[in-house]
Amino acid sequence: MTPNPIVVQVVIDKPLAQGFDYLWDAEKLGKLPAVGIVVEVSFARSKAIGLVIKVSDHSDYELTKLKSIERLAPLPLLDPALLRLMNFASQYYVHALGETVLPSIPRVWKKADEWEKIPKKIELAEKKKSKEKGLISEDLISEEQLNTDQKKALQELLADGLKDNQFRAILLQGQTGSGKTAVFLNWLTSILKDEKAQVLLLVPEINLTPQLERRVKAYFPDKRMALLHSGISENKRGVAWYEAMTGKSQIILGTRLAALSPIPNLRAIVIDEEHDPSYKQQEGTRYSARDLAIWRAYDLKIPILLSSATPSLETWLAAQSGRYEYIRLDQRAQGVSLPCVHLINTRDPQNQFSPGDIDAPKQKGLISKTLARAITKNLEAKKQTLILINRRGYAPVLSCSACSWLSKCTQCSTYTVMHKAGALGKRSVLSCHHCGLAKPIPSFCPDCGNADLKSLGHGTQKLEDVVEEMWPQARVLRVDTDSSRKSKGAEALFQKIHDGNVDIVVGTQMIAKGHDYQNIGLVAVLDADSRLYSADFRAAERLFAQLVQVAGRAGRSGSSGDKGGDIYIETQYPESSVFQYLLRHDVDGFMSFTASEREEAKLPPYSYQALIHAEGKSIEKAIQFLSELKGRLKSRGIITRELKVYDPVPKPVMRVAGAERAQLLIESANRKNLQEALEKLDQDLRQDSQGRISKTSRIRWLIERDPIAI
DNA sequence: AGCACGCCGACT
DNA sequence: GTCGGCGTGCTC
Repeated sequence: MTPNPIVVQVVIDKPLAQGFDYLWDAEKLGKLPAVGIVVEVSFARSKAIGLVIKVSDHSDYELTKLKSIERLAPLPLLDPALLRLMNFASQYYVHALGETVLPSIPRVWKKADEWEKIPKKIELAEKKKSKEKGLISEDLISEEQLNTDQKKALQELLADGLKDNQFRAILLQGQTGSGKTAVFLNWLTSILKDEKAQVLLLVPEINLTPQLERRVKAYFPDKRMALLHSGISENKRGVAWYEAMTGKSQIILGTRLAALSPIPNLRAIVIDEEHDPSYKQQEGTRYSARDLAIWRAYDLKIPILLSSATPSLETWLAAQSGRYEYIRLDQRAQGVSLPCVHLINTRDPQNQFSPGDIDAPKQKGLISKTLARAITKNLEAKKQTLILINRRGYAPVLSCSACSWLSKCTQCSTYTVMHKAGALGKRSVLSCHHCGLAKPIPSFCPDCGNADLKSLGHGTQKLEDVVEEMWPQARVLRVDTDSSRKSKGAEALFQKIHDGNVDIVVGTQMIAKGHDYQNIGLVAVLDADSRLYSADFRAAERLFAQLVQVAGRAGRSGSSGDKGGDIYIETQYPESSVFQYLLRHDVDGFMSFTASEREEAKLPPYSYQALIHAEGKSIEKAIQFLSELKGRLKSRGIITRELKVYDPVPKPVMRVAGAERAQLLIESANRKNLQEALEKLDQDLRQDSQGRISKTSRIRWLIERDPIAI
């Protein structure tokens, strides 16, 4: 009798829901099988890297047809806790397990041909790192003096912290400049007293905050730190990931991808700027690193600290209700005062240039007279000016130039946006991204009859030219994602601003992220309205967060006694609640207001959402695909009273290489209900690609859970 | 996802 | 007559 074979199930990085069985030749591989081993297998006609997720002695597949495992990666096991997280993520985000796990493994570990060379590589990296260590200047390692607020916060954190093995979620809320970082770094100090303990520190975009990295290094000079973010070379990332996995690094500092890294002795998690939308992955498995980190902390029974000046509504409500612990830091560090917020009503002729003004630019209407004169004054005071503009590419809301009319959906609490001719038919339409309702564009304002209707937020591209025309003597710098993403680009640009080699900075919101500027006297926000009124119901929340952050930057000051900076916001709607709460620096007021608005409209976090994206050669085909899908959900009884499926909406903005896209919104007051529906829908769609419906159009589809932009 | 197989249209 | 379009099926 032949002994029972060893069969392992392996998942690979393909959109296939199942795993595949392989034979395990213990003698050849020199090891017994275990769940969590990374392997190389032959799959179809090529090789693939996979992960063992099951070990058994039989297979549902014909034994003689099974192939054997080729090779084993020189890695320790992906630990059970990490696999629990991966399983959860795969289920929750309705993505194949293999497609969730394997992308989280650095590329170097997925080149089987190089597995043998890896020990040498690690050795080399080790040597380099120990050399670097000596370079850290000692003067950075200074004990930061905590103010009374900070001390109190730290005590609160530590008081309960003595209870081990307990899940705690804590919101640390405090204005920019209140010293949140010092508080959580001190907290981590106590956790890291245990030689083995590891901590995970997540930041939104690390390439923008190298100063945090330096600060962490200064705090923990004798701890090893693993940096995990996409700006790091593949080799270095591979080593950092390995050091996290083996427990060699105690501090894992990184962006959202670090939330999925193996950290066997994880004892605490910190999420800095927890509200930041960049925690949401927007491709592959579209996970929220913040949500997964919370799940991970819950699963591991460890504390997680969420830090922000303007928490996400979800987190804020959890803290208000007592589900999360709530720690406030309201005292600003010494010498820092709040900036003064000015709202410029652009509809008021007094604020605009008139023909007689000698300083009027050729192109009027982009920068108001009031703002222009404030900037001139600021330049004369030898202070720097920051002009914030929006990222382009949003479908704009239509507005009336004479009254306060905005194109609102008649059925929903959201705004309808312009879709140019061709997207939904021959005519341009106003479309609601929530319910899918499309209406013709009115030629007159429905409220006042004015014929001059404008789309919000157009024309900021020309801003740079206008700025140069108006202040020819000023040194103007443009900072945007493109100019800074190129690895070290961002740091160099920020350095330029720091050194005072620039008078006016024109850029997107990113320039406000995580940087302290010493000499910014004025911040201008030009197209706030287009960000306030948008198809996306979260637009106001995001704008508010950004403005508060910007306000924090402008208010910062090196020398004590210096007055805070000024913020000028140009708007047609100065009475809007976002601006009114901002004027009073009232974060909680805004949150509470937004919460009641959402509750009334039954929008998240009072309901749960998912988007089905469809991409095809033409928008019609994508829409048709989603309509058919909706029809089938209906006929199969998946749409219940609790579960709402809206109509498909075209997405005119992102046209990727000839492909056109549409989306379908699914909403439910019940989380479980939505989860079940999505799972059924996923199965259904997978069958489709094997020939049930829409045979005519090849459509790429994707399910997105908890979308952050609609 | 890739990739092969296979069945119908316009072309050196 | 073929080349190649993509609809369909399969990968342990």
